[in-house]
Amino acid sequence: MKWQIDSDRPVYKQLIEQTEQAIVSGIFSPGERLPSVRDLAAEAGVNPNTMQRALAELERSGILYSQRTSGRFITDDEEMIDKLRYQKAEEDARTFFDNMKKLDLSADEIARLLRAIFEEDKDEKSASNE
Amino acid sequence: MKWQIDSDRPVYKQLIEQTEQAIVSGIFSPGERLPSVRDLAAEAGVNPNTMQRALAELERSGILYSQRTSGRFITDDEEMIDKLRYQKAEEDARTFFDNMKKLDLSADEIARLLRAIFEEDKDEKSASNE
DNA sequence: ATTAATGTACTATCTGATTAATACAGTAAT
DNA sequence: ATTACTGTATTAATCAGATAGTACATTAAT
Repeated sequence: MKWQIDSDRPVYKQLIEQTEQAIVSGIFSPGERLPSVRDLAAEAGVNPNTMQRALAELERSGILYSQRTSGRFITDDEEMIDKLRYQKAEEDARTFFDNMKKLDLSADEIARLLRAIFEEDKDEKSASNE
Repeated sequence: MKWQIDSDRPVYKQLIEQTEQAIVSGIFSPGERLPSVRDLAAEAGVNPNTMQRALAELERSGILYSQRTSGRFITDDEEMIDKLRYQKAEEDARTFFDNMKKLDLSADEIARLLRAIFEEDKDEKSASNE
């Protein structure tokens, strides 16, 4: 998995978010074993302590669990994962909608904007496919 | 103007964002004089230095200018303000769209989600109006 | 039994952001 | 001239987050 860490926000929070995203988007499968803390930290280019902190929080939320010496695993509970996925989508949508309200964009303007971005994305895809 | 500062991200960046938002959404009008650094800082509940830092950055971008002793003002350039408004909307929309892609939501699912939130918002409005 | 890998814990240090407390320079109003 | 308000600058202290380095206990593999 590839990590995108910037210096705008606490690194451990970015690690939490991106790990959650990797889980809900299927980059990590239910029940799958994760690389070790040290390996993950090296992969992400952060200190092992920081990665440990992020993983510990993900455990508290139940999406991960660790077995003392054999490693750390994604939960088997697929329903929990799907719930998380929808919860994140809803959160993102609400944030987006709030932002648009603050910028005084009408529903029409929002729709037009999104459509433009959607088309643009389709074009990129078809361009890279040939 | 009301400020919403949390501890998730650098305060001065939140001040920049919220000031920009206040400008593009018309809470501050073109050419209008801002309260003094000290007053704004008190209003937002932050240290004057932090507010000063945020305002200084907004000046570098041209959206504000200060007159040494008479105060600080919003730019008169309405086109610049409108450009900023659209730029922020586009940025938000792109971020939202990227998030949705990462969560593997289809265009239909995105549309359904937004519609739901939009309806919910309409309901809140009409409820508070009577 | 030994080795290597795991998660976990601890302490010290460093850095950036924030706060705090002043101070200075310019100008408008009196 | 004096007063009161501007923006601006400086220095020190504080705090959270991140890093660095090391250590320990447990278990699977050899």
